[in-house]
Amino acid sequence: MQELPKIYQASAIEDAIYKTWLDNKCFASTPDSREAFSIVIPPPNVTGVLHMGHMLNNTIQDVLVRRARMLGKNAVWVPGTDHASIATEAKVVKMLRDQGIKKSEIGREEFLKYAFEWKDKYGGIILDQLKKLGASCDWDRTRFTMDPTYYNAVIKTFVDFYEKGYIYRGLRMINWDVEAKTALSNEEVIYSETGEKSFLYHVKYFIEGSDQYITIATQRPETIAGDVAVAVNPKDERYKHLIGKNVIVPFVNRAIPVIADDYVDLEFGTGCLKVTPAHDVNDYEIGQRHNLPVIDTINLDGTMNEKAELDWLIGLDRFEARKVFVKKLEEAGLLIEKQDYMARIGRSERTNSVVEPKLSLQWFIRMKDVSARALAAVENDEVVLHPSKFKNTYRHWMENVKDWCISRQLWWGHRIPAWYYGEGENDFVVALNETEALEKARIATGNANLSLADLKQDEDVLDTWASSWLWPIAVFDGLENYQIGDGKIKDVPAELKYYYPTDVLVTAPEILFFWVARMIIAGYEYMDAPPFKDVYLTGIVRDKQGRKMSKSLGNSPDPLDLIEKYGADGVRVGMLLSSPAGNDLLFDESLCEQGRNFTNKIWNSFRLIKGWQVTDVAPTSEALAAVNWFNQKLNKEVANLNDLYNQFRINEALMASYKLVWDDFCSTYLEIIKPKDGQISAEIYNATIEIFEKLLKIMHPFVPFITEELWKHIAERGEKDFIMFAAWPETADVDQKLLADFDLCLETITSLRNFRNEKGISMRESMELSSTSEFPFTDVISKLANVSAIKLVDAKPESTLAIRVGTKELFAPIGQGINIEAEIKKLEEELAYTQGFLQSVAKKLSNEKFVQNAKPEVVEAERKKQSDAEARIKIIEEQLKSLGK
RNA sequence: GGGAGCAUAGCUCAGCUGGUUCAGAGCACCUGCCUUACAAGCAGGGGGUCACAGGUUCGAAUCCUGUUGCUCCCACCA
Repeated sequence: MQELPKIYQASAIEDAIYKTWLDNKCFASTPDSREAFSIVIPPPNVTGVLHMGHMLNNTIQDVLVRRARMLGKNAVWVPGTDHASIATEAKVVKMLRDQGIKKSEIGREEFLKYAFEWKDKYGGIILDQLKKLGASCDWDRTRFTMDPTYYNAVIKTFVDFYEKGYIYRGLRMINWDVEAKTALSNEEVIYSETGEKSFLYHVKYFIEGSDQYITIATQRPETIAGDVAVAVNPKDERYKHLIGKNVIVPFVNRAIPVIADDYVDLEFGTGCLKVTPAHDVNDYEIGQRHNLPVIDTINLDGTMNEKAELDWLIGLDRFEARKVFVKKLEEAGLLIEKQDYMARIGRSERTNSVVEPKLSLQWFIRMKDVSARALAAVENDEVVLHPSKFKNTYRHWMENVKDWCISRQLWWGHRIPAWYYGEGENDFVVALNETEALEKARIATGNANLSLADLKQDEDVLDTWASSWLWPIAVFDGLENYQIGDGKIKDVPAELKYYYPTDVLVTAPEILFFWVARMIIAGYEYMDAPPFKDVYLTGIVRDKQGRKMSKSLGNSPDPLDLIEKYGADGVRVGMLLSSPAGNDLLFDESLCEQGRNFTNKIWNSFRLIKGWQVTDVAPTSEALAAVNWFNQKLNKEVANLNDLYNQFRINEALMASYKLVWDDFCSTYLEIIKPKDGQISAEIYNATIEIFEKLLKIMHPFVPFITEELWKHIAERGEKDFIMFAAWPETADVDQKLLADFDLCLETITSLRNFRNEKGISMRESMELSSTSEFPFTDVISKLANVSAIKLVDAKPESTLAIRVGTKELFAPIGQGINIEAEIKKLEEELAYTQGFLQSVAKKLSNEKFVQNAKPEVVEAERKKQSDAEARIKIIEEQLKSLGK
């Protein structure tokens, strides 16, 4: 066994172990009679690359799945990827552009061909990276949100929702990205913290048939041609007399009314608001209230169109148009003031171009109609969020939920199954496929001769989340046999029945609404049950300075480099060491180092044990005591761990396991039983192996590789005997008395070591002590504190120094180098402190109200404090006396 | 502007319905050790008016109010 390296070499072992697991199909799961445990992975973007957030998230999932397996459950972890429409399309567009190919020139079909090629090329990378981490996913189940079956499921639910009346097509003010020429959800619009530098232009609008004017303030003079009214606050005395009159739009010379609306802020600008319904959300709403027309003067690409009427404006980009318009206003003497102004300008998350509010026909889901049960589910803990503080956030969002715009002007995604047969707004049918669409269209038009050529499918695709919200159902082929119009899934597949609801979802809080809430909605809609019982919300992985990790900052380490350097086990421990649920993790590479050191510690404890020779020597009494003690300790800690896991306190479970292995097992247990000559009794050896195996099991979810490796080496095992399927240690009653006695024993050892440290007595030098009290486990004390004997005496012998342990004391002979004066000073200080303490306790006990109101056990505890303090004072006083004081 | 949350050791955080597991853990730090498992180690130790000010109570890190400072979410005044 001497050939075992002193340092654990993770990289030499991990790949081989993972391969063995794969070769033996260890992660595969099919329904059987056991209790199911299922997790579906939050599907990463198909062309994404593993980042630290994934590392944290997937480590946690793997820990949970591995422990479930050891608990004897039939555990499955379903992996997969998300097509991530916007992100992926953006990448493909860029790739094509780099090759000099324009998306618009090659057309939809050609573009999708390129996109799928791209996906095939890069799609597997992130999943392969997860394997390096040790992720125990059932890879045969890998799903992709645009797999044919998944695609069909998405289309089916769209049609179903439409038929149920939850989906409508409506004219809405949306966020328009003029560069990508796509609608953006609110979430994809970024507002800068401080706002952006802009101007507020004060412009004269003449009152019709008068040389009087009013002054409006606007940031966007280029939209003036789209004005349909000027609004003032009805309470505004300055303008009351103008309400109902008309003003003239500059240059366009159109007369528009002055209207009163509460929306207008008296304090802001001039108190007069130009109303341009086509180009501002609030203006649009005012327009709705006052039945105003809509004049849309901006094209999809951000240039001015002919509705702007003015020749010198049409065709210009909106920002160019603004400059020109301002110049014209100046020349005409209509510009009164150009005021500096910090505006909150929305920019596209993808292209960073300024978002253009735009009226557009889009598809929406009526969220209020479908979300009631999803709101209640979290409220009444049918779905439990960890940590629970997210319940408030969730409630707030769900109570104020807005209709969800689900159409995106992209090609990469699930194409909206609507076919238009005419130019009218309502000339369309929604159907599962072309054939069905044609049938429906024939009925709708009453024209039996209608052909496919007369139909035109909607060009848009669905928002990514409108597919991933089906993830926990669709990955089990839940919607394969779904019939439209039933409201629920018919013939629920056996797999789905078995694995659904999944047990826990592990994801980031930032997608609580995008994804989690919507999955709950879909779960109730189709399965009549939530998609998961618990939601573990991780934090965001930040760098040491608290900055979010990002490519542009370059502050994100490459996870694979970390794994190479510290081993997957080390990185896993590092990720979990300091990340309670919901808290951001300030990542520091030294955490991985700590993790690696831990694996090395485990490795070396194995080396130590394996280095012993089992002979027929008799077990030592201290070793027997240690075995007893550690087994009790294990009982207690396993129960504690189970409790922590049940509460999803994963990092605390890790820390508890870490301390159990490092402090209790290595520093205490092994040091007690460690034979000086390497010869150990079979009884102790076997007990130690048994304990070591239990510890390996406890550690396995956190450090799967090293534990699997040592499992093979600590005892004779069959080829297929994997720790990943070994039974999680059982709990048993705990002998509290034994643990308390042992704690006193350990405390005594610490006191003695401390005494040696202070007095400069080497550990090599054996000490002979005496005491008036009995100590538990004196053999253990002897071994770890190098004490030759503790003689029982009636009183403190002459020329000894007392070492206090709780209310007991040990007497050590006064040797050389002991400073009597210093000892006396120390004792006096302690005496003063203890007397003060006693006083405060006595005061409490003499307070009648305390004795009356406090719980009996609390009063009892105070009495014990009092008597202990009194005893201690007596001891200190005696010690002082013995030192001639 | 609306809502939620946080503030405990140098750092990251525990501390559940007020009282012996109440001031804790890990890391960092300091001291002494290369003691034949591990220096990626061993032994020991010092660090906190629990943000501030009031209040409730016999008793407050814990409950209430206010102040200050941070964070997040939502909505976006032209």
